[in-house]
Amino acid sequence: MTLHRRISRDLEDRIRSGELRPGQRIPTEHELMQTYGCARMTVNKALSQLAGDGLIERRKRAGSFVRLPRLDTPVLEIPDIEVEVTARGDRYRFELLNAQTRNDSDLNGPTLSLTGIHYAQDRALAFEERRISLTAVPEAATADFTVQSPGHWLLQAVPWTRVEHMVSALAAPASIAARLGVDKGAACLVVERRTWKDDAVVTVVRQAFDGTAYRLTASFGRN
Amino acid sequence: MTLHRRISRDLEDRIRSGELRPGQRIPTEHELMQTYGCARMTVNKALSQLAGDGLIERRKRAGSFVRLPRLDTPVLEIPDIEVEVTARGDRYRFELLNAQTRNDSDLNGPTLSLTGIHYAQDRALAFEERRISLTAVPEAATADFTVQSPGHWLLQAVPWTRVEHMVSALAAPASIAARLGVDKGAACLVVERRTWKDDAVVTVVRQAFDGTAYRLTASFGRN
DNA sequence: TCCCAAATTATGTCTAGACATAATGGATAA
DNA sequence: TTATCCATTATGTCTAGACATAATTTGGGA
Repeated sequence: MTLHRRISRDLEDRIRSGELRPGQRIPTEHELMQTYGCARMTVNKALSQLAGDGLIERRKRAGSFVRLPRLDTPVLEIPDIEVEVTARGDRYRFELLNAQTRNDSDLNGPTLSLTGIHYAQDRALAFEERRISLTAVPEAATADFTVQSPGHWLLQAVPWTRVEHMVSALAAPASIAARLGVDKGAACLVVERRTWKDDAVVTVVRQAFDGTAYRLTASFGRN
Repeated sequence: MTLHRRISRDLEDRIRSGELRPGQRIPTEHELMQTYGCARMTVNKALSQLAGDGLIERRKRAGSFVRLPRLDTPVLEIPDIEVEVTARGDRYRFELLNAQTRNDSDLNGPTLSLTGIHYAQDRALAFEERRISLTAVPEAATADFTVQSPGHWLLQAVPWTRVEHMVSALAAPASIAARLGVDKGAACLVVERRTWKDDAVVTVVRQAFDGTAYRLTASFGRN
C-alpha cells in the first residue's frame, strides 16, 4: 500500500469509527506530515482524495473538517425515512410490530428480525421488514426501536461501506395492504437494500411504500 | 481556472465530443507537459483526476486510454433497455408508435416527441414517452427510431453531463395497461429521467415498466 | 524457430522546496 | 466603539527533479 493511500485510509477509518465526528477538525497537513514523516504533497494528495470522496471538507486558513453524513449525494445511497419525513415538516413515527432474534443463514449468525411501519402525519407511508446481523452490530440487541426507527439508528451507529438496492413495483398483497391502509392490489414501490461493512452484511431491509405517497430520486453528474 | 483543471477539462471535452474515442490512446504525460509547458506532476494530477472519474484507464508502459462508456458504475446512471435485454440473451425490439415535432416550453424550443414500446422476447416490457430537444440534438430529427430505440441512440450520440431520476410506482391506467398487455390497475414501475448536457436539457423520458418483469438495481461503495 | 533476458517506456509515487490565495483574528486608526 | 488594515495560517497549486514498477519490445542465444 502506498503512503498517501495509507494516510487517507487511516483518516477514513477514524471518521467511520466515529473517533473523528462530523464537523470536527482533523489534523492539518503540517501535523500529518510530521506524524507520517513525509512531504506535504503526499499528505495533500491523501486529503484531496478524501475531499473528492466527500468525506471531508477543506477550508482555507481554517483547516479540514469531517463532513456531515452526506445528504446532498444521491438520495438512493441510503434514504433515511425519518429524516426525509421530518425534513419536509411532517410528523414522523415508527411503529414496531414485531422483534425477535433467530439464526439466519443469509446473514450467517444470530439475527434481529424486525417488522414495523413508518408513519408520516399518522398516515402509513411504508411497511418495513428488516434483519440486522447481531454479529456485525451487537449493540442492536439492546437498542430501543420504539423510540427511533431501526434505519435511523443504524445509519448513526454503523459505518457502512457498501450498499446495494433493488427497486421494483408490486401489487400490494392483503397482508401489506392492511398495514399500509391501502386497497389490496394497489401499486407499491418496493425497495430492497443490503448494507455491508467491509465483507460482512450489516442489515437487509425490504420496504414497501404506498406508491401514491412516495418516490425515489437520484441524480448524477456535476452541478 | 487552474492548470491541472484546464488540462483535464480539455481532455474531457475531447473525449465527450468523440474526438478521442473509447479504447483510443491519449497523449502521454510527457507529450502533455510539452503541450502545456508544465511539470509532469501537474499533468499527472489531471490524468489521475480523469482516471478517478472513470473517464480514462491508465496502464503502465502502455499509456492512458479512453474508457468504454461506464458499464460497471451504478446501473441507475442511465439504464439502456436495449443493452440490458440483449445482455441477458433476450430478443429486443422497439416499436415506435408516434413521432412528431412541436414546441415545448419545458425544453424551450423545437422538440421531437416520441412514444413507443420496448419488447423483450416479443413481450411488452415498457411503455415510453420521450421528448428530445432539437436545439441540443438536431441530428435527432433525421435519426430512424424504427431501427434502434431513441434511448440507445441518444446514449451513443450525445455526451451527457448530468442525469436526474425519479422512481415511483403506479397503478396502470387503461391507456398504459393496454400498451403493456397487463390488467388495468396492475403495478407499474415508473422511471422519469431528465438528461442534461451542460445547462441544456437533452431529453426527458417517462418509462412505465411492467412491475412483475422489471426492477432497477444500484450499488454504491467500494468493491 | 523459439524462448529468455535486457533495454525501453510510460505510469506511480515521492520529495523539498516555491509562491498564491483566502479567511481569520488581532492591532491600529477614525 | 467601530471600522479598517495587516500579519498569520492553512490550504491550493506548481516545479524539477528522483527512484520504483510494470509491461512491452528487442536482441541474442540455444
